[in-house]
Amino acid sequence: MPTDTTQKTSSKLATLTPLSAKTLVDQVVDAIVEATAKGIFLPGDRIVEAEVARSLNVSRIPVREALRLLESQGVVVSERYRGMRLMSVNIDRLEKSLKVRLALEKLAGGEVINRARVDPSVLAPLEEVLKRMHAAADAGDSFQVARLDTEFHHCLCQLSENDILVRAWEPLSRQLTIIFGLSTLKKGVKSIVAEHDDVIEAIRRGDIEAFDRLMEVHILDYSRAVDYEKLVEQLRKLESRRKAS
Amino acid sequence: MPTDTTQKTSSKLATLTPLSAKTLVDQVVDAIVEATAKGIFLPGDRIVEAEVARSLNVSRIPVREALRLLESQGVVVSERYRGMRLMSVNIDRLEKSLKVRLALEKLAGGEVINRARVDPSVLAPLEEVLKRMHAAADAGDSFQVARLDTEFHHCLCQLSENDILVRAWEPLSRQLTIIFGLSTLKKGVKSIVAEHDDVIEAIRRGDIEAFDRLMEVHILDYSRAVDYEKLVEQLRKLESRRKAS
DNA sequence: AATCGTATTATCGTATACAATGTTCGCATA
DNA sequence: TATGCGAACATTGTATACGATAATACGATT
Repeated sequence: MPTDTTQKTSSKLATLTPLSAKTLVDQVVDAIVEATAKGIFLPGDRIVEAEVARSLNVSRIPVREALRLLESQGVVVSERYRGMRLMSVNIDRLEKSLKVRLALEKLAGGEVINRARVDPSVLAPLEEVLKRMHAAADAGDSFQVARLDTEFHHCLCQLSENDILVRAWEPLSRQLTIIFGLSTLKKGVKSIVAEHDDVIEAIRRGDIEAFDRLMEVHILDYSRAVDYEKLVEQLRKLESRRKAS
Repeated sequence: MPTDTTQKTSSKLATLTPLSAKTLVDQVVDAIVEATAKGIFLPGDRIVEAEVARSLNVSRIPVREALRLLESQGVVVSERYRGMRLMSVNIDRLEKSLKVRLALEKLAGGEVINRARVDPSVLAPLEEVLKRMHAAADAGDSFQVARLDTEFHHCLCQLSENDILVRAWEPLSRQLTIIFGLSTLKKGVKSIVAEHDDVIEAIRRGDIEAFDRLMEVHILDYSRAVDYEKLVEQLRKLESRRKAS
């Protein structure tokens, strides 16, 4: 086998990327999520298996499995013989998601604080993300800031070293990505970055109370920070544009 | 539309079962979960699509989708071209699950307490479950007590009226079902039932602090209540018995 | 005898095809 | 004109079939 030779040469194996070999299903999942983030699919839209399959040049099977996976994560809802549709967005649902997310991240934060007390260097990944966030904010790249915002919280969960927590968190994150995909925030990027600074500072100090308090503001305020009217307006605009075609 | 007429007549619609019309996939999911609970599949076992399909008299497609759903819930893990295997059990994983579950149920409890303050009758479903639990304990049916235990906590989550919370909770419950499927608890059924009495009492009083404290003991103690050695022994016994056949 | 290469087999990944069901539109009728 | 019925269509649900990959067993070579 030719692969043998390549494997023999790999003395610094640890640094190599884990050789994705992603299955089609995963790719389809990513494609759908990306499409939702870009507003190609809008909340409440029907998602037709055959259409997706055609546009991705795959058969319906991987698409079906991808959709079923997303269904189990609450991203799409299915009704027998009536197809899947992207979850609908409303402020009520948003707040519920944020509450659950807050509960999980509080748990994660507690664990991370405990770990950081023993060895502060475990916070390095968080600080790295934050550094990039500052850079993005300085460059005025608000899209990138939003991406790094998500990554910051994801990182926090991962640092808790509780993979089950991470697994529970990820679907919520995906849902929020969809909700926030098109939304513009009232809050400026600077205040968002500053909030993260405060959060990591609380972790460094090992101040659980302050951490919880900050997170409550930081997360739950999202629902108030969203410019909801602008979002709805934007949705309508996209919808009418599509009707024209 | 014919549905109009049915909807008109439905004054007591709420009591009707939601007309399942379950898809094959759901049935397969249930079958697999049940099999795991009964110990037909043991943690770490491989689950071969074709085998399951044959024994359920369906094609592989529904089985695949069912397995993928379970994968997204952490019940099985898949490796490309190497099939799925039931998640492995260890005390570490158990404690992680319980921590996450505790965080979610604390959140749920807070919401329920708030609702109960306004209208105590919302607790009726919980009390109903508890009543049945008492009956089962009196009858010495420990299996039924375990089932109702799960139902109690599920009910608590549902009463929070946060469906996203419920959706995050359910996979954890499934995992624990598998872990506890064969395990015998050191704790007697009576003390388990008594703990639930205490919990609901705290909710009635609206005492969030007491609720949190009780739940911490009630949930996290599980990992200590499990007779782990006995569990391992039982697993070995089942394994050797299977080898014989 | 041990190790490597190769063929076989078991199993998964995907595609195509058909069956079952819901939706929609047109038509007849009151 | 409004309502009820039915057929054509669209879409999902499931089955069968084939290709791709990894695990395994066996023989060749050192």
